[in-house]
Amino acid sequence: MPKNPAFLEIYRCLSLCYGRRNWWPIVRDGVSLYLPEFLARPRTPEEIFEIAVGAILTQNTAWKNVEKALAALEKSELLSARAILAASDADLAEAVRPAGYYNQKTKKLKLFARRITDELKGNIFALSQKGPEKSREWLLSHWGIGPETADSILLYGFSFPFFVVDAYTRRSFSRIGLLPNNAAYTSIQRTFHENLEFDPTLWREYHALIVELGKDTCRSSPFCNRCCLATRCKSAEQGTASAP
DNA sequence: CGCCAGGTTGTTG
DNA sequence: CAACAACATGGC
Repeated sequence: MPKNPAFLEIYRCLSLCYGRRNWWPIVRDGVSLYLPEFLARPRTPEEIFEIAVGAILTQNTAWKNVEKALAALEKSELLSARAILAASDADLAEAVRPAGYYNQKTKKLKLFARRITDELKGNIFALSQKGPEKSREWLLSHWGIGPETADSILLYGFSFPFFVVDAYTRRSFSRIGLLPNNAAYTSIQRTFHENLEFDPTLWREYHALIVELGKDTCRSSPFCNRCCLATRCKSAEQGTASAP
């Protein structure tokens, strides 16, 4: 199957529009850092664990709130499987609280830390030794980790070739006309996999750029009049979908 | 104030 | 299997 060049063209367009995102951020001293030099090397096990925690915390939640929670976890030295297991539910929940759904997320983190400890000898990096597919199955078998959370950990933590699909991806690309309206996660991901050569930096940035697009112009009520993709977007034609 | 955030799980028809 | 509720805080 020949690739649809639109996928790479849209990436280039978003890249020009929004610039480099340098995802995934790492929290240091309470601040999310987006550093290019950080992307130039593989993640450390500590960073991978933090990415996993952030990926769980950001489920249906604004990153701003996740940032507060991560900062609180950092301050309480709760950014390791060992520390999370040792902490009381109450203490962990207090740090997680700003990210919302704190009871659920506290439980997810506890269970996650428990499995990392029991099945991976406390080192999340050991997961990658299973290879991409087995790593994904391991994550998906976990209560509280669905496809987007798993793929975020796999792509941003391990550089494994899984495109991260989120609500913004579904919304924007169905508006553009490159995806059907209510496509399933797997189907959307397959479309991206089929139309983009794997390049970890490109795939990471692409997802980050789609999030930026979704927050900037392609909102639930979109601003098509100032969207950099308007000329190639089916939904923005004739300005029919422009906001008031 | 109401809507929406970088989803996932459980329940029901 | 699709549709829907539950989960919760904080920014705009």
